[in-house]
Amino acid sequence: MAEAGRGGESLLFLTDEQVRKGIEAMFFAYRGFTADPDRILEGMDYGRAHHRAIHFIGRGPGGTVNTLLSILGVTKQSLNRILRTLMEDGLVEARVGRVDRRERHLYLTDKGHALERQLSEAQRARMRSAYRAAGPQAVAGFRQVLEAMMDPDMRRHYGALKEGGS
Amino acid sequence: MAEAGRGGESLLFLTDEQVRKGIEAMFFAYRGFTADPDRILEGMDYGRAHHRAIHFIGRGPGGTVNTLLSILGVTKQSLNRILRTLMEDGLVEARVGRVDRRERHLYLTDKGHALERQLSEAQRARMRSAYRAAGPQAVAGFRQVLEAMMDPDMRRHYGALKEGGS
DNA sequence: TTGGAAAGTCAACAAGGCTGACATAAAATC
DNA sequence: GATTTTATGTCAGCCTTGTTGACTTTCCAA
Repeated sequence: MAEAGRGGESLLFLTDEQVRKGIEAMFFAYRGFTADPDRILEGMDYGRAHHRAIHFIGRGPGGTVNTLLSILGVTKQSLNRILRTLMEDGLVEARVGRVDRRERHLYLTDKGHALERQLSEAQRARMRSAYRAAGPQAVAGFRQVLEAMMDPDMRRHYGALKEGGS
Repeated sequence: MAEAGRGGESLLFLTDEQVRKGIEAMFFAYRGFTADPDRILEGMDYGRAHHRAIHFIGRGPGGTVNTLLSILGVTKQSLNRILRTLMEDGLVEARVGRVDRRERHLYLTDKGHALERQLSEAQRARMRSAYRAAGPQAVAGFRQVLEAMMDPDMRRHYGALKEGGS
């Protein structure tokens, strides 16, 4: 951890053991990553799939069903089941497209925003505390490695989500 | 990404936007992380759960069922279903404990090792390429943030998996 | 006006989580 | 020695969330 030079000459960080530890770190960390929202959602009638839908609708309001489909990487039948319950419960609203009336544009309602905020705050609290513990340089490295690990299609979606807001 | 000082004075890396990007990076990267093994396993009768069991049995040969249970964080019924198929197919072997004969100690057979290697090589290839693209410093940061993100219980398991081998 | 894309719906199925109840063997304790 | 606890396995049933396939409706565009 300390013996790796910063030039790239030292390739100790590429040993099988180092790489395996990285794999396990991903596995264990992802569990923590989802634990807080999961806890909030259990008892409600929702699960992780609802959380993901709410997150990305909140992140890109007005996106179409197809966009969401390709971000989430599931089938429309699977997404539809989730969206239906969210719309029935008044968390998500689908507005018919103005230029192309076949499209449905998705928005969170006030109630939807409230749940989004609740879930997001729990998840952000953990992420923020991990960031704070590790420091800015570590955070930059974290993001670099994760980005390099994505499939190109996913990287496209990731990059498209505005850094500055919206 | 570039304007954060390295002391810790600059807290730009803790803005909500930065933290949200981290959350999305985790989401998209995890998909890439599991994509290659998933592809290998589809068509076989196995899934992600089998992969996880094989991975950790390979990583800590001779571990008991209970140990594996707490690493994976599932119920014994769920794990048992997976273990049974792996044993029927001759990938995993359970040996009765010598000091405590209630315990079953789990080992990969040769056949099990072969599949483990195949899955692991695919996953390590992606991880290694991400590591190489990001560099040693980024890798150190990646590991720091992930470790800080884990639940304490998981961090215990993570730390127990030997860095040097076994 | 017709083809095709976007979206919704229905049905059926599978993986892999879960709970609860119960069985067995062996260890630990009284 | 009798009882309790622990480790494991197993049966049954349920839930979420993924899948495929088939079909319909809507509506833009050639």
